[in-house]
Amino acid sequence: MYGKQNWWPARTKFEVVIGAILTQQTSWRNVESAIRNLQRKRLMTVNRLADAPIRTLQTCTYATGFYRQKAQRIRNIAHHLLETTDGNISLLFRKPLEETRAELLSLNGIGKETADSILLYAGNQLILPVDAYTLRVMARVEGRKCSYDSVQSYLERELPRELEVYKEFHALVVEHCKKTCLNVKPDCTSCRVDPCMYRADHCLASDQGTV
DNA sequence: ACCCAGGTGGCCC
DNA sequence: GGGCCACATGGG
Repeated sequence: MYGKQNWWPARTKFEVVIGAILTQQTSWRNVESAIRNLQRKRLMTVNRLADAPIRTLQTCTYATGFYRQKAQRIRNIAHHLLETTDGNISLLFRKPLEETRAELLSLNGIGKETADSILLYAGNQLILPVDAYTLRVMARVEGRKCSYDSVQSYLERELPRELEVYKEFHALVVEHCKKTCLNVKPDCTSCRVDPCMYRADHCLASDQGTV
């Protein structure tokens, strides 16, 4: 229905990291303006961002909301990358996936979804990010709330273990939910997708209750 | 005047 | 390990 999404929409790996922070609980439209602001000021590099005045970063990221937190966090992350990889982002992913994930999770402002998005889209690591949309859809399927870890392990077990599949799957869940709003309003009539597609009772039958 | 957006961290029990 | 809250602007 939606075609190839070609995620993540970013020019560089570093831009993936910054975008992942800025899009937290924030529409991508607003993130785009913030990214443009940073680019215009030539701050979209590890070195330049690490040196930038916090006030400048706040101005650039203002439209994304939580701008005080986010300005501080992207600056901290730039500092970390500067110290650990000398600004060469690719070096962030030289370690085993689990070690890199733990390193990312230790940074303020990077939780599971952000860490996994960075690993997949910037590091080309085979790991599937689970966002709020995915959790809601799976909760609809299951009839109860689902945890990040359980949904992730379920989907990674069922999906083909291919980078492109993971990248497109996550992108398509987001694209689909944005277009339909079905995940938010169960009885939404303006959506073009049959709500029944979320009620398939066979989807997780083989999952033995882990989701 | 609401509700929601490609979450996270801190606190509580 | 789960529930609640602050963080904050912009669009519908």
